[in-house]
Amino acid sequence: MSVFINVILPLPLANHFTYYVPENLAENLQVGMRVAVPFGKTKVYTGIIAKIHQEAPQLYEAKPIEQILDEKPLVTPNQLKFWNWIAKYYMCTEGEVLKAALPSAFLLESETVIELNKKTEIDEQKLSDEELLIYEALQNQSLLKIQEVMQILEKKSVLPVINKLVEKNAVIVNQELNKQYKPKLIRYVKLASAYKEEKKLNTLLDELNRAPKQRTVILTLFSLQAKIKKPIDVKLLKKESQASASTIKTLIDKNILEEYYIKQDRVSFEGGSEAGKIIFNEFQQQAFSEIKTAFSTENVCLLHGVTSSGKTEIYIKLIEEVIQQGKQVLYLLPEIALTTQLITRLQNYFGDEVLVFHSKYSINERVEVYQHVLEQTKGKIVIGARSSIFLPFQKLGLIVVDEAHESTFKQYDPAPRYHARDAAVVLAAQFSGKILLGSATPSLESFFNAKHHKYAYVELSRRFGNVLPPKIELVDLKEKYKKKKMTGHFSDRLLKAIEETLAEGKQVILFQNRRGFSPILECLTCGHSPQCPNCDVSLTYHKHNNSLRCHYCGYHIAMQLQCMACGSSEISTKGFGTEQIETELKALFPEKNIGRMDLDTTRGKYGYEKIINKFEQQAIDILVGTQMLTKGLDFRNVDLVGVLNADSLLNFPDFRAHERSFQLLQQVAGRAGRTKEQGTVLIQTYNPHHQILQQVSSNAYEKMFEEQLDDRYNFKYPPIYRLIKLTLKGKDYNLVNESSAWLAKALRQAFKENVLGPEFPPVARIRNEYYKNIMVKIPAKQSLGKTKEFIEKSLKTFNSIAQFRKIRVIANVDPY
DNA sequence: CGGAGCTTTTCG
DNA sequence: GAAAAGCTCCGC
Repeated sequence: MSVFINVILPLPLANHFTYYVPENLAENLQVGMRVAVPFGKTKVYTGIIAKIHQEAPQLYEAKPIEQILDEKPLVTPNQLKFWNWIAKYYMCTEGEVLKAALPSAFLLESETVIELNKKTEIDEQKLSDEELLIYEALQNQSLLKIQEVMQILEKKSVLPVINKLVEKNAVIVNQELNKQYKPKLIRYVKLASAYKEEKKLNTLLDELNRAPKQRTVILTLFSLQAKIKKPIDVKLLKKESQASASTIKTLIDKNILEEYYIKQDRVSFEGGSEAGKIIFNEFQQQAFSEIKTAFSTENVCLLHGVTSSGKTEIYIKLIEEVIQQGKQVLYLLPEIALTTQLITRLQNYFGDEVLVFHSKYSINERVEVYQHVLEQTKGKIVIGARSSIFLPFQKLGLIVVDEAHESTFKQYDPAPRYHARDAAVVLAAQFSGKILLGSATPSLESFFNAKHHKYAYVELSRRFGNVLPPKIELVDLKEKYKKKKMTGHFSDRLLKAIEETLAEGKQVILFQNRRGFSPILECLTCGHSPQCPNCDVSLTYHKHNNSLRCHYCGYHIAMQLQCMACGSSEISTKGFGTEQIETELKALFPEKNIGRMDLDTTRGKYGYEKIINKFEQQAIDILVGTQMLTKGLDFRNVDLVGVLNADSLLNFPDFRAHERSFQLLQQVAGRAGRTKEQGTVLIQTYNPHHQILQQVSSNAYEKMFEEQLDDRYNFKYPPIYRLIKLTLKGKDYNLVNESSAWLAKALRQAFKENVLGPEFPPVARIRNEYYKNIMVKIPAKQSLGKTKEFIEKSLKTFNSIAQFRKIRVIANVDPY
């Protein structure tokens, strides 16, 4: 009987694809294995088997698969179920989920490349100009991708040119499989077995008397073996014997040493597990038992604990209990909160059981984490960023979502546009596991769910060691400017506080929610500021390379000294960022060390850690940074936190702006005075009477919640209503307008006044494409499934209109 | 009439 | 999403 399989391909296609499995391959076939399948005339993709059956398709003849890539399933049935939920809920395809869920090294795909045909001599005279260009490029570079050929020729249709080159026997076309996983191999050496006998060994050493360097290597190898009694790797031998690589190579070539390779784990953790005992204070103890009681009847629990109340200890205790039952634990954190501080703490407690998974890991490291989780060989505890919800858990007992209010848990682009916190709730339910959402400032959604008894709720309101909450003071910028009490962006109040804090030997953190230096350039004569030619934004000034850049498309030009519109040389900068604050500080406190932490200074795998370590060791007195310094960092010696301008946060055009400002400012404030003394927080603002700032300074979370919820109720926003945002984009301005108007009208027939827009977003053009948004608001009693069905139906009709097909529509469920 | 450049369709 | 097929336009 013939065997067929339905395959999920890593493409934005709604269907599964059916393939025929030749008899010799059909034997050990299981759902969840990877297969290499031909797709289209030339391409080969890696897909996942979703179903095995015997029904030959009626309408076409199934192609045979090329290869089975696994001996055991790489994807568990639970994962397939989870992918299906994500695809349905977030309105994307399972293929898109697959692409996000598997480390890319698992998804080999063929790419057409061309290379020189070395067998024939080519008369360059016979090549056309374009052909010659490619031919010459291949002299320097052995392989060219189609994309690269396009760049060289500066045009799109390159296939005819390539075909001509093939005809003339100048090049050959190949399918290259890229991104293959390679285990990390370490080179080891041992003495060849021929010299095991002592007699032979002595002869050897005598022989080597005339080659003293080689002799030293052999002797060092012996002493190392005696000392560590483990295989000796070449790197160590080289270092200890101070020999050159060629000396060792000679010994290997002479068959005196034998080399061999051992696969090394990239994700192993060095260092002992010094399980320091955790001692709870009475409040932690109480919260802990409340959580346990809650978990006996409920699956989701919200832990509302103020900063430095000791939430982490509670997590660790819970994790410990779960892994003792032999179950796995997932500890989810926003990317920027995944700090070494926290990881080392967990590793010191749980040792080798902790695995880390985040975006700065290489594709090979991710493969190893994936395999460990799948085979449960190691790592009962995974600590990771949002994409770690896709790991192949077998027995997931608990998920901890720390900083659960963070909006970065929502993936924005590309699809699947999932929210890791919400998806984690579903994931935990699949395993009948428990999930704990921890936050100092819960999102309105989570707190609302807790109030309505959808989630259990536990509060932890006392700071650890009874540290007093910081004193928060608002500084009125309007008044300070009027009275000429400002030096640059600093009020006299803030400057005095900085001086005092530094004089006491304490450290200062300054928060400015914008990176770069004086973002926008503005002409004082005509008011013109340089714009990006491809996007509707002003270019921002970057001091380090003296250039003007577009954040959206990467376009950049040199800094202008004269206005591009009127030629005036009176140009000033508008707005200010971390870089400018840093410069001002250096002038104000020349003898102090000033550090800066933002996207620009934390590039690279360890960029972030370097700055933090320096600050911890007090090599930095004042640290200026963006919101990345608000997350989960524990600095003991910080006494003062300054916010340079709170208004840019509050004035953000988004219905969550107020909630987010409150959360951010509370988090920033939490960095001050984490030990015995009471810290100070100074917030500079033009609106000291703004209700959110008042609530921040009086720590009034509940009041903020009630007020914001009122607003959300009045204006029909989450958590009262649900949202689906549809974004249309296209190169033709009029067509974007026309098509979005059509779609909005179609949706209004079903949802009436609950359709907003179409509206241009704040940046209406990016990379020469126009954008327009339509928002669908869904009342609590309206079925989410039915709503999505109707939207899908409308989109289908939309796509059947020929002229609209050039427009791409992106659906974003629960947008942030 | 044929090639170039763009749009539409298909992929199992 | 990528490549092939289909379609239109333009120059000869």
